Amino acid sequence: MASNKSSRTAARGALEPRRRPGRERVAALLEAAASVIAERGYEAATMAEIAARAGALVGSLYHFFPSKEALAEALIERYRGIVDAAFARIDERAASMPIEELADAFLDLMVEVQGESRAMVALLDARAEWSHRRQEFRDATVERIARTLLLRSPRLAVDRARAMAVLLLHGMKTMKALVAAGAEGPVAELRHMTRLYLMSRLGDRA
Amino acid sequence: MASNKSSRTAARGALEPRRRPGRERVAALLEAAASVIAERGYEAATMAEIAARAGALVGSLYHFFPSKEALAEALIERYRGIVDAAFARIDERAASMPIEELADAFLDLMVEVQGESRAMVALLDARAEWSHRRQEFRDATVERIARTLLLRSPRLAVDRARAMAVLLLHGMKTMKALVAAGAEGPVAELRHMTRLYLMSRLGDRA
Amino acid sequence: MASNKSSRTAARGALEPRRRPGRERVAALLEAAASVIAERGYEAATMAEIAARAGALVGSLYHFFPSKEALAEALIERYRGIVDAAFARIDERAASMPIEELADAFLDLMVEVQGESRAMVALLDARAEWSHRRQEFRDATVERIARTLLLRSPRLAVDRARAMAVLLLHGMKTMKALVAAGAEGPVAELRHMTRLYLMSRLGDRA
Amino acid sequence: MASNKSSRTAARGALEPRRRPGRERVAALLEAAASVIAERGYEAATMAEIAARAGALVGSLYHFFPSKEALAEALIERYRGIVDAAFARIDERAASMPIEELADAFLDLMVEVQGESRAMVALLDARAEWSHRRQEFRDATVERIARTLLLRSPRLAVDRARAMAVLLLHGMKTMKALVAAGAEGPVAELRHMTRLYLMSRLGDRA
DNA sequence: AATGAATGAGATTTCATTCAT
DNA sequence: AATGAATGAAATCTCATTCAT
Repeated sequence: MASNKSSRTAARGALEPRRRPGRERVAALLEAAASVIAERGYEAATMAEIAARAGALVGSLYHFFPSKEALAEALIERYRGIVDAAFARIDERAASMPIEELADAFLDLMVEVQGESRAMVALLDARAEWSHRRQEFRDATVERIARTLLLRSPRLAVDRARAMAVLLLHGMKTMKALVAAGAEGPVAELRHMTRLYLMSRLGDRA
Repeated sequence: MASNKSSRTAARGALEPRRRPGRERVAALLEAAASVIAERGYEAATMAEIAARAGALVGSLYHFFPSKEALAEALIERYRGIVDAAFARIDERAASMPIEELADAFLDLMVEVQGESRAMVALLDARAEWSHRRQEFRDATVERIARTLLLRSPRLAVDRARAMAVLLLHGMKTMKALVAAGAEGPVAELRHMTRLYLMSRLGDRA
Repeated sequence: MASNKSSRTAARGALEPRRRPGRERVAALLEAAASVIAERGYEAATMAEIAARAGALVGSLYHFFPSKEALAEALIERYRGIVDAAFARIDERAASMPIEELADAFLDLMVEVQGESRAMVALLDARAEWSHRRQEFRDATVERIARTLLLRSPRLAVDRARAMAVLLLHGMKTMKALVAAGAEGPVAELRHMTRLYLMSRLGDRA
Repeated sequence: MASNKSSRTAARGALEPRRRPGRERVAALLEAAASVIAERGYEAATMAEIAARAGALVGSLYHFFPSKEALAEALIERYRGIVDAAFARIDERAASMPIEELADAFLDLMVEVQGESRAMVALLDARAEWSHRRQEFRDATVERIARTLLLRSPRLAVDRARAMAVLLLHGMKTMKALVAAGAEGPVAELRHMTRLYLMSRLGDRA
């Protein structure tokens, strides 16, 4: 009986495994999901391939993640943690850092979380209308960037900080794409542009 | 991702009809394709929906475009023309224009071609591994932007111009997305950043 | 790309075939659907088996009926016609018929439409919460029965006629089940009970 | 309908736990099974949901009931007891009761066992080809009804009593459905019809 | 006794493409 | 040129049951 549209299970989120083998399995599944989604994009990634890459069967994948959406959300949750940690590291030095370094710190963030970030961008780019959660993640990330900006320049208007954050997030995604494509020239230009921009907005004389 | 059978015919490009009724049909089909792809993205757009929106049937669609990819190529061809024309208009005034205006001219280009540009971005964003032609289109667009830059600042190194063009193309796509989302604050920031950047690179003291 | 939950096509009803081969195919598919659903019930009937029994492939089945629900609705539409016709035949003679015959006419109606009726009962019995249309069909059938009752006994209160119709519909389904099970004794009892009941409610001395 | 592997264990019936905690667990599981089956029907009820509703896990469920069918049988066993007791209560007064009251007693039986009866009907309705045991239950219930009829009217032919019992069982299920739907008019009609019928068959002049 | 992860066949649905008419 | 039916592989998701711990 595979018809149940109004499924009972599909509504809940990811299952939290109680035993060790389960936790390992879940880790492997998330790893596999990240890599397949990074390679193919969210839409084109198939549950079968994800399961196979984790050495599991679809049934197992669905045991822990009741839908493809739930899997994406679990990944996003993980990214949220990673991103928060990365910004926390920037925050520690944000007040004392030269603006040029701050610009680089933003751009390099995506490169640092290397293995993860391609899937993260893929998820970030997936159409907003398909998932509330993805939109939330984008919003939360923007808010997180704005927080760092305000930490560095408390006099900044909050709206301005948010607008800048939106732009910087785009810049970070661009960075990711350029690095992935091995485009060194454009990467250097992006660094230059971002520095100019931040200096103009955060610089002491601005 | 359906069966992808033998595909003998799929190699040839789009058919160019000689007679009027045919040309009108083709125009309607392209229009429909642009609108469906804009709404759903290239992958998610289905040939059936495209045909339906043009008041035609799949058979008709395949009569003129032997494959989905061929249809995309025809659209791209059309965009190539549109983009060329738009840059030609910029070129006319590029030499005499203040740099700030040039920056705006770039960013507004995507907004001007409004109806077309969403599908255009969808096509532009397609992953390289999925389509040679789409990659070509991106490259050609980059080249076109670089040409305009060189026209304005003949002393610019060609490599530098290309790197800048890549970045500007990203900026134009960002602009499109921000305008579509109605994000006025970020749009203003993007204009500011792009001006700073172009002034730094094309300014007389650069 | 099989994911599209919010499908575009699944919303519409059954497709009306334009060409003869299509019409024949659709007839065969409906025939097959009726027979499989009759055998297994709606839930347990699979689209694959229905298609196979019509000598078609699932794809073909979905070409004409965009979902299992749509297929069920098409069958119901057909039954609506059959039931209406059967009641129309009863109506012609209802005024002049002895009440005993009227009772038999009701009960035999399900037996007459033999080939169809098992699937019809299966559909009628499918849980109401699963389909608005199935509920509608049941309501319409009740209304149809009530109409015949009122034709025979115009002095009957409408509410009473409806309540009786609900009961008679249950009786007709019981009849179908008993005939299918070959239970002759109970069939005779059902006829007796239904006659008593109708005589009591419609009889001139009632 | 899943894999149905080798099923070595599925042949044995339900395990009867000797210790208290086990008995409580079993009671909770049966309770849960009844409620889920009542809500969704036998086919659509899943072992996982039944277990979850009892605060248990599938493993636990399978510990006591080696298969879904065994679970159904255990429920049926319980219903057999309930039904027997209910008829025993009727039997006590059957000889002296007016026929009208007897008719009501039959019909109200399903309403009295309220909480249980929905799952019971679901189990009673299962198709013969799907389950031997469920068929047996129906037969036993028919036999039980016939016994009560014979108690009341010893002169009744046994075959006639059985045929009547089949019909009365249908009537009881109809009653259940009508009460659940809150259809008061039809309930009154059903009472009327059943009284007429029993008076005709059991009445002193019959 | 209890747990909960694993299994895998099978269900519904989608869609690019072909082809006879 | 146009039509629209046919194809069938592939995707997502379900679930009864098993079994190591």
